[in-house]
Order: sequence, then C-alpha cells, then structure tokens
Amino acid sequence: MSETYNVAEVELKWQKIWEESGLYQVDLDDPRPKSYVLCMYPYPSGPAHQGHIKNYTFGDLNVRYRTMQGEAVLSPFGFDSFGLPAENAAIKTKIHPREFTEARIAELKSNVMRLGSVYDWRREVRSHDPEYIKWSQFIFIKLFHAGLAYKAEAPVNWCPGCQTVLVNEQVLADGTCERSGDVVVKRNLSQWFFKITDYADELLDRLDELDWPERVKTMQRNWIGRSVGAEMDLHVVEAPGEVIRVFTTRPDTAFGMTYAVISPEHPLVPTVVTEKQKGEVDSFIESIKNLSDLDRVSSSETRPKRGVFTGSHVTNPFTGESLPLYIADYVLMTYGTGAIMAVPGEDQRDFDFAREYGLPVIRTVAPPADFTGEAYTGTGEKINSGFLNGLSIADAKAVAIDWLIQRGLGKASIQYRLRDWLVSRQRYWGCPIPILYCEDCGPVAVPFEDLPVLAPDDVEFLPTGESPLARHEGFLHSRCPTCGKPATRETDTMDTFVDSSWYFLRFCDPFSTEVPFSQEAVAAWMPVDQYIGGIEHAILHLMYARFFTKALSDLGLVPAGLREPFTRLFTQGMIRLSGSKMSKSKGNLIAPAQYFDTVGADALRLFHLFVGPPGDDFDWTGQADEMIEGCAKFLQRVYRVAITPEPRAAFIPDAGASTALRRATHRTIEKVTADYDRWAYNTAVASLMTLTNQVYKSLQSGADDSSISEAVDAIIKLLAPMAPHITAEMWSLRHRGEILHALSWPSVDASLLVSATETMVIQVAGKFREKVEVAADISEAEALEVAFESAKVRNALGGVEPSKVVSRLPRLINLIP
RNA sequence: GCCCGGGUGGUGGAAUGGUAGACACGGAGGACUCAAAAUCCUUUGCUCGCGAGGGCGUGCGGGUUCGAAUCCCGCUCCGGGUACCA
Repeated sequence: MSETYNVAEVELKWQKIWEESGLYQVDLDDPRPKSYVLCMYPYPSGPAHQGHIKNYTFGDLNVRYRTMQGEAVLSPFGFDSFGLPAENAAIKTKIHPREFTEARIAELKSNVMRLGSVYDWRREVRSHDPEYIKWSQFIFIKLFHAGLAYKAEAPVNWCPGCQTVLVNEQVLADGTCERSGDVVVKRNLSQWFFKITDYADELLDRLDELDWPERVKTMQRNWIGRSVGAEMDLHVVEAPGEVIRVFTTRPDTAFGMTYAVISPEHPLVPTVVTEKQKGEVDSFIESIKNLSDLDRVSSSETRPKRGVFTGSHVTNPFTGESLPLYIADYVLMTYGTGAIMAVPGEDQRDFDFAREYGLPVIRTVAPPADFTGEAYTGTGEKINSGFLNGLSIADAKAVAIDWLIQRGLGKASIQYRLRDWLVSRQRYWGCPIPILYCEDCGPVAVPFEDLPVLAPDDVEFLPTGESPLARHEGFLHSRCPTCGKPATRETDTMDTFVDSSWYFLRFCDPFSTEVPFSQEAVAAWMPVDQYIGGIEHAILHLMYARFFTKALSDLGLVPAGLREPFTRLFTQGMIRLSGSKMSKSKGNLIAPAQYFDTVGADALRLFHLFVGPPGDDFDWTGQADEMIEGCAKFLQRVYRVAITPEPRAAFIPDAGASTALRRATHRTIEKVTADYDRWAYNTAVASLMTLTNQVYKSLQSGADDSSISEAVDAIIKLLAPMAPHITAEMWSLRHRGEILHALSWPSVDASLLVSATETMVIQVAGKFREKVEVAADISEAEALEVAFESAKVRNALGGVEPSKVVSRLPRLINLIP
C-alpha cells in the first residue's frame, strides 16, 4: 500500500481551482463579517527566500482559517517596487530600473503563487505603477497644503568617492561608505520633511491600545523618546541681554549646577566665546568636525569627554551664582535646546566631564549611606537646594518649575527624540515629488489634473550626487500653475517608506480613479486585523504607517475614527544560516523553489509551521532537509489512511476502542483550534500527528469505520489551512468533489470531552511515584486507599503515616510523611 | 552602558505551579524484500543494577512552596535593539 500522490500535479490543480472559483475574492457587499489579513508587501529582490515562505505561510493560514470560520477575509498582495537596488543595477548594467524590477516581480510572484497562498489578485498594487504614483503624489500634496510637508536645510551623508548621497543604511558603523570605503561627510542640502513630530504624543499614547509584541512597542516608545522636564534661561554674564536656554529633565537639581554647556553648533557660540579663548575654541571645533559621528558619540571608558571653556559665564537663576560656560561635543544641537545646565552630582555624563576639567560636584539628592557610585540618579531627599530642601524629587520638580514660571525665567517643557521624517532622495527610481519652483510664487504643488508626474525613461544613469532627473532638461522645465511664469521641477524623489505608508489603504479600493481610496471601502476593511512581517520593520515602517493613518484621518481622507492601521501585529522569527541572517547579499540562500517539485509546497509550509514557535529565529542546519522530508512523510501518511486504507483483516468491532478514538478526535479539535488562536502552530501540528498515529493504531484495535472516518475528516479539516493542496485533494476524493476550503471549521462535541476515568498522579513528598487510572469523581478517602495499594508508594513512605495530604483530584494526590 | 529576549536530550522543540523531554529529526535493533527504496514495529536524557528497581537531571548559586523548567533574589553566558537625548 505504498500509494502516494503526485505532489506537483495535485498542487497546481488546486491552485487553479482556487483562483478560478474566486473563493478568496471578496467585495464590499459581502454579507459575512469582514476581516483583513495582511503580510507586509515585499521589495521584489528576485526569487522568494525562506523568510518570504514563512511569512506567506502564516498569512495564508490565517486567511484560510478565518474564511473557514465564516469571515470575508481581505487578502491582497502587492510589491514595494521602488528602491535602490534597481537603480544601482541600472548604473552598472544600463538596464532600465523598470525592466529590472518587473522581471523580479514576475519571479517572486510565481514563487508566491506556487506556494499555494491565496490572494485577491485583482487588488494587486505596485508602487511604481503610474496609478499608484499619482495617488502617492496626491497624498504628498495634501500633506503639503496642510503644512505637514515642508522644506528645510538638512545635513545628508555624502560619499566623496562615489560622488553621491547615501542613505543611513549605506553608511557603515565606522562612518565609511559601504561601497567605496571612503569616509562619509555631512553636507547641507535643502530637503523635504514630513512633520511626524506633530503626532509624537499620539504615536506614543496609542501604543497602549495595540495588540502588538511588547518589544516592538518598547522600541517605538524609545524611538519617540519623550522626556518631561523644564526649560530655563541662563543669563550670560559677559554679554548682558544674551540668554542661553537650556532643557533639563531634572529642574529639581538646579542648585547642583556647577557649569553649563552649549553644543559646538549652537548659534550663540560666536557671541559667548571671548577673544582670549577664541583660538582654543576654534581648534576644538575644527578637531571634532573631522571626527565621524560615531567617534563623536563614543566616549565612555576609553575616551574622555571633550570640551573647551568659552571664557564666558552664566548665572544660575536659583542661586545667582556665576558659573563657567563650556562648549562640549557631548551636547547635541539636534536635541532639546542644544544647551544644558550641568549637574555632576546627579548626571554621570556631567560627572565625567567635571572630573576631566576639575569642576566641583554638589549633591542635591541625599544618596543612601552605602552609596559608592559617582553621579547619584536614585530617589532620596533634596539637600543643598535652598527652598527645595526636604522635598521629594517629584515635588521639587514641580516647585522648581512653578518658581521659574513666576519669575518669567522658564517653563515646563517636553522634548522628543523623534525627528521629522526626511523624505527627499536624490534618486531616479522612486516617486517624484510633485512640486514646482517658481521664482515668484516659491514652491507650488503640481495641479491635480497634471498628476502623475512621471520620470522620463530617457535619462542617463550615472553615479553622481543628484537624481538623473536633475540633468533632464525636458523634465526640469515647466510653468508655474499659479502665475504661468517659468518654473523648475523638484528633481528629488520620495523615500520608499512613503509608498509603504498607505498601500494597505489602497488595497481596500484599488480601482478608485477619483480618490486614492473611498472612505466607504476603508471604513469597511480597515484597520488591518492581522498584520504579519519581519521584526526589522519594528520602528520605521510601522511608525510611518501609523503617522500616515493619523494624518490622513485628520485630512478627512480616511474616517475620523481610524487612528491606527494595524490592530494586531505578528513579527515572525528570522531564518539564519550558520549564525547570520539568510540574505541574497551574503550568498547563503536556500532557495525554496527546489522543494516545490520534490516534496511540494505543502511539506515546505508544514515544516515552517512545525519547526518551532513562529516568533522564534531558526538556524537552517543540515537537518532541515530531513525535517522537511519528515513533514512530507506525515502528509503521505495521512493521505494513505484517508484514500487507500489497507483492508482490515480480522476485524472485531470494539465499542471501547471507538469511543476512545472519538474522544481523541474531539480533544484534538479543541486543542488544535486553541493552538491556531494563540499562534502555536508547532504544537497544533504535533497534535495532528498524534491523532494520525492513533488512527493507525485504531485500525488494529477494532474501532468502527465511522469513528475512524470522523477522525480522518477532522485531521483533514484541521490541517486544511496549513497544507491546503493535499487536504483539498483528499477531501474531494472522500466527499464527491466537495471543496474543503469553502466548508466551515469543525466543532467540538463537548459531551465527548468528559471521561469517566482520569489518570491520577501519586506523589510522595512532591515526588512522582505512581500513576493510576481512577474514577473521575474519586473522593480523597478513595484516592488514599488507591495510593496505599501501590508498593512503590508504600516503599517511598517507608512505613510512616503521611502527616499531610495535598490533593487536586482526580489528577493528583501528594502524601507528605 | 541601558532596554528587551533567551539558555531544557545528539538536533528542532513540548510542558505557564502538579508524570520534565509531547511531537518530530537523527541513532540502534527488528519485520518485509533476492537486494534496495518505501512502509511497519521496538527502542533511544544521563547513570547504578543481571534484574526488579533506584539515584541524578531544565546555564550557576540561593529563596518561596506540600510540590519549581515555570514564581522571587543574585550571578553567568548567548542573541537582538539602542546609544553622550540633558
């Protein structure tokens, strides 16, 4: 009975049936409850890798499971098709990025389809399609008109070797270019920004309502980096009328300030530096200019804090004392006010600096008696702090802020680590920023009827620092839509994170030609019920998509109540090969395609589900092939018992065996369903294997045909979202062509879950000694009697009467001597 | 440095206070076969013992509990994130 099925033939057959039946195409008028399951749309880098397979297996499983539970599940797919690799390839090979990208999309798409994942392909979107570009530009203009897109000078990474601007990812940790190895320098360029900081508070606060992994939420909280404190003015002694504004989270420690620091880039540097100190300051600033960001940022053990005295002093408003003002590179112009009051008693960085430059230390919080550290940041009573003495830190903060406000010297203040989102890219293969520059009117949005602004094809791809568009005369010159005078086009394109910040909205209504998506469709499908993707997008993509949703909600493009795009997020584990992340650039790919025609997509999917918890990383070792083979064998084993069971030789019906199998079947339905709901697919598969083993045993033990049949049908249904092809085939063969995936999820017969007997564990002093089958309603007296019948138990007790008995009947009884 | 995870057989892992190692991979032995493949059966944490049976065992050290892989405290090692953010 070595009857098996032809993997490729069966799988391709069912893929065609699902596609043609429209089972997974859903529309607005669908009467079923609506839900939305989405995998992060991929950058098309070529054939699928194991990470894609894992991702789309989880996604597809959720779509099919929810569908079998009676929901209309929106399951779209698309491609994040703008990006650097295509353009770099164009520079190298002269193949147009579009041609390059579309070939890769075709490759990836065919792999995804071969996996058997079901999508509503009518809704496919690709970032580089003119229709999509049009609406990305439309949204940009809406943000521009709302003041949420603005232009400002910003430093960019410039590689002198490549003569080009680099994105942060291309700058290595040591500050060099990943391609040429040259030291990357900063250059100021006029750049477009989105005002994500306007939403900092909401982005932080609404994290609480999301069903996301805690660590992703923590990463976002840290990224936003909200700090509550105070700002205050320090008068410059040598320059009457000049004040330096500082930000602190510890206004309570102001009495401990022994110096102040401004950042080297601070605009008041020329004002406060005295003639005598000028030389020293200039050479200091010169010396740090040549340091890479990383060097400037790393101090700690090996490298002392670096700074220089300005020659000026500032007044501590609380004490009236005159304190030295320093310039130091540990104070950043990009955070807070670019200047600080330094309190070495309660801040380790200030302490390090004070030690280096021989500055005094005053404690303003009493540390515990046994405190041996340097700066003390713990709790305690305020000391050496005038009117704050004796207060707690929290009270002292409030009192100090009130004191500042009353005298007009400062205010409460909140600062964020989060910066506005720089969206300009000096690149060709991205969505053009739809702006015209008119001499008279300034930056003007391209009128709606002129969208999309498309990049011309006939450009030269050269490794220069600007977009190829900047050298294309035909693209560059236009007319101002407001006054009609000559105007030049913006030649930068948008960060590709812009495209991925709203694609999930377009999926709701991809055919819309009047608006990017209708309110009605968005209201019906959004928010995404289950979003699935890699942990690498924990911060940027997810933060930007959240920002877009809030901004579009405020602009009235999506319903006012839609503030968060992704209700539930699952981040899958990474797949590594010998310790490092599997990736094309490392050349350590295990191509999934090789498995499709041998063991089949079902076995590969099952392997990814069975190998461990979905969120855990997995090391692809030599054993992986054998484990995949094992999954294939399991599927064949199910197929064999379902389609070509061996005739039962000497069959003696046994009611007990039938009941035992039926109980096992319904317990498995209960367990596997619970496992689906908690994303424990590895244990769900294990339970199905156990039940399958039991079916084989039951064929021998005399369980009747109907209980065997019930068990097999349950296995097929429970396995349907995981291994869709083979289960569909088996069901169709067993049930006259019925379409398995259109059926409903199996339900549990609760009466079969209860059993007259249970296994009771007998412990002596908490240690396992014996297990016995007992009546489910056993009393403690009876349980004790049963316990004493066991020689092992009597032995362990050593003839001593138990002084105490702990019982959790009928499962456990513990005798303590 | 700080913030998260994590450490269980030869391997992937199971067990969220109650039989540690489910399920699978791999190994060993056997059946079938001329032979192989496929399939099926038995066995497989370490250790003492001929055996019945016993002891030990979830990174290390303590603690709470009748009972701890699981909860608490202190270490240690590995992985990830982040970094002079005032």
